[in-house]
Amino acid sequence: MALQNAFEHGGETRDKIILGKILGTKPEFRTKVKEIAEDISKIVSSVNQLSLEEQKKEIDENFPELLIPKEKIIEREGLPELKDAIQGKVITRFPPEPNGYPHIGHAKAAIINSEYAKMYGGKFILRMDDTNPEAERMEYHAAIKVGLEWLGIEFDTVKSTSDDMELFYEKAIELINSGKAYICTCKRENISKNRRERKECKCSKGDIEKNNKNWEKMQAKFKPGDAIVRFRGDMKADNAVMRDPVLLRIIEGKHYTLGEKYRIWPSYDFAVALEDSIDGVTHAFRSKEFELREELIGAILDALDMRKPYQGFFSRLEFKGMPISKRIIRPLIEEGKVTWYDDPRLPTLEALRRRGIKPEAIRKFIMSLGLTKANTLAPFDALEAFNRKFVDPTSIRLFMVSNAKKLTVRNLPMTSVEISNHPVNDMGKRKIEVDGNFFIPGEDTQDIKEGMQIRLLGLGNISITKSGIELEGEFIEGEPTNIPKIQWVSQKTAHQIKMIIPKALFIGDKFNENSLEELDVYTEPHYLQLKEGDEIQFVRFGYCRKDSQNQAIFTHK
RNA sequence: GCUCCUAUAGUGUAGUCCGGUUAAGCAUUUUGGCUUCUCAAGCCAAAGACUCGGGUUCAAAUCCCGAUGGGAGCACCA
Repeated sequence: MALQNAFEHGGETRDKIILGKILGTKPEFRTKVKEIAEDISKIVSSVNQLSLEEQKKEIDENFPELLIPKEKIIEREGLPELKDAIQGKVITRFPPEPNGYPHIGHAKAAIINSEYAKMYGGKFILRMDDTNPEAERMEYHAAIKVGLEWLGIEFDTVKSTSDDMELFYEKAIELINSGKAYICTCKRENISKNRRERKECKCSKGDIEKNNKNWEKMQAKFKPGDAIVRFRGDMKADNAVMRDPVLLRIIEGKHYTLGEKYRIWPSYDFAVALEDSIDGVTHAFRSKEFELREELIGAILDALDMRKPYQGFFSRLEFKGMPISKRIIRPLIEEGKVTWYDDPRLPTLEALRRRGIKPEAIRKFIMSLGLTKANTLAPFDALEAFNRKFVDPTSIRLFMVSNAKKLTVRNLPMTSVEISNHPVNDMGKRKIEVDGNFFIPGEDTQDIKEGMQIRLLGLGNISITKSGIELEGEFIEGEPTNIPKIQWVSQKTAHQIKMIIPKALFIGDKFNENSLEELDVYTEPHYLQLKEGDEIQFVRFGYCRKDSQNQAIFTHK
């Protein structure tokens, strides 16, 4: 073993390492560390005296099996194994609130939960967490469903938390009657002051009968803010969430599906606890900011003697320079700094789609982040790298010219040319008509001098007879050699489009005024025949998504 | 302020629970080379990390204590 290690590390080994290796493989020696340490020391020093060649010879003669290359450690695919997970019995869920457009953060929660259900052949529930009538809207509900569908996430059940309103009431009464919840009629400021000071309020001391009476009053008489149902937690707890949190409160807004049917609504903690329990959720993964609620949810379920799911947590996901929160995005829209929630600079699913990001890439990307609780502020190019792998094999290659300069070629022997749509995959060819009048990229013309030869890609060699703002040249028979290769567009059929290049919205915490670059460029007429939404690679420029007949959005390099 | 979470290459992570079998694996990035009628993709190679300080141990990325950096919660939002 010493020999092998020495050989692998340039003819020198160390006794510490060898000792570790031996103890690692043969735990029975662990009691006799001192003795074998001495032996190892001797062996190691004798091995180290040998030259690399001598070591190799020794191995060849006596231990040839050591030369077999070590097999690579098999990398775990996908998410880490779950504790207490039984194949076929795992139920997970994704509970978004229909109060905004879905973004990459939603994608993470949905993907992690659904992947686990898939991994264990279990079930996956989509549950609209709609217990705040003031915030929910059908528009968002629909957008979330569209977003998930686009991501390719399938669910076995779709429901809304508000489907179970009667249950919340039933359980609330149960908690009131068992003295585990009470009705608090204190002012909001006092409640939060008492929380901070870890003091109980007088309502906490009221008897069950009074609580029941107040519960009745909550149905109609009390106004919003007059009374809440509080869980009897522990006002002295370090975890502030446990300091008698709200279970139900009065909200009179019109709910987007139930209208004005109910006026008492459960809080998040109460709703999630009960829902996960009755839905049979075995493993519930949420982002880290909910970590403190784990204890509360457990306590509520214990108080009701209901089954508890395993709760797991993962870090929030954000891209550098791309705000995720409505609080930041909304003003940008109002000020006209971004157009809408589908603006390609945003991390919403709709924006990502428009930008040309593929759902498979998002899935792979999120899986690659794992279940870490360390905050992830990923640079966008991490996603791009995944996307490129999906997009490259299927993107048609087209020529595109920006900062166009004219090139006139004499003696062109052909009137059209066929160019293949992809360098390696068979995606057919397209025919381009040529008449000697071309646009070529402005950047390329700077290096072109009179008398030199260039190659127009897929067309032929040109001898330049005049350089400058407008170039002229002459066609020359010949194979492509080591001369500058340049893409081109035929002037006669050139199609002008607007190229939108999204960049980081924020640099540091300052809005980037140059976050959207627009370029007027020429491309081939074939562009017009592509479908909206097709991914294209403009040669040497990068991957772009066709947004419309007249506009393309730059996806990434 | 109090409470909680977190810390591995430029970046994102695996490994940490159960200390040794890995002088820290993968991806991305960067750089070189091969290939190519794209500066794309593909292939090959190289570069590069355990936040710091103590402690426990024959042995610490891994366990313990402390410090520091980052994040979250302290709502009748979810």
